[in-house]
Amino acid sequence: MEWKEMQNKCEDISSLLKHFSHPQRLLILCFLSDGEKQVTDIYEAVGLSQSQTSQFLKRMQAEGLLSVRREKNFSFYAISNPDVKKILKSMQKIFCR
Amino acid sequence: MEWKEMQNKCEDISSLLKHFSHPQRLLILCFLSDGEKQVTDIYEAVGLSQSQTSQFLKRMQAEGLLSVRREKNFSFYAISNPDVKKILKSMQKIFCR
DNA sequence: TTAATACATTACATAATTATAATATTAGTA
DNA sequence: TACTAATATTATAATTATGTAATGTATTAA
Repeated sequence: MEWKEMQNKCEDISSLLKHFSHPQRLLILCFLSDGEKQVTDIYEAVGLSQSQTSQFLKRMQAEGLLSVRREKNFSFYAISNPDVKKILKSMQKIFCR
Repeated sequence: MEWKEMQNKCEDISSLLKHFSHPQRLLILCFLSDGEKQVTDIYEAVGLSQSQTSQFLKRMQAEGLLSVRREKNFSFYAISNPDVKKILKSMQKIFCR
């Protein structure tokens, strides 16, 4: 790969990995890795406030990592970006054995 | 893995991945992935100022990602953390093919 | 219709990162 | 000795991220 292409890749990858660089936000992603979850379950699991969780979820959705599905007055968030899933699996391989 | 252990892992992993979440800093890591390099070569390759490059390198060294070797008045930086190498390889697999 | 639940939004304070400029150090060279 | 190259350090400004509190909205349940 040429250097210029590498630079572009690094821009993209780093902007994705930014979301992995906060402990509870990474935990959210891990928590979502076995399927969609509703907001209350998420913030209880990771130990963040409702507000901050909502803000994180919103941002990750806006940036294409997550999808939302609204049902009744619940919101179900799920990982929508296949690269996110791949990264989580890699991390698991590297750090969880 | 129990949840509590997961939380701890996420703390560690996220604090490592923070360094991957800035475009030129990630590029530095990529550049170092084929061996040690001196500072001037690094900042010319990635297009950062000398000062900022030095600061980034220092921080990554302080946090255990990199090693330095001083020879004459050159500093040679290299990746010293095996997890960093593994992560770079994973990223390459995911994003570079 | 009132209350409660689930979530979103807004505003704001604080803290951390990033960027920039200037100066310092160290080693080699004319 | 003076000069230059390579790197580090410091200070500080600008930007972005994080955390918190308060309020808003929609839906369901009493």
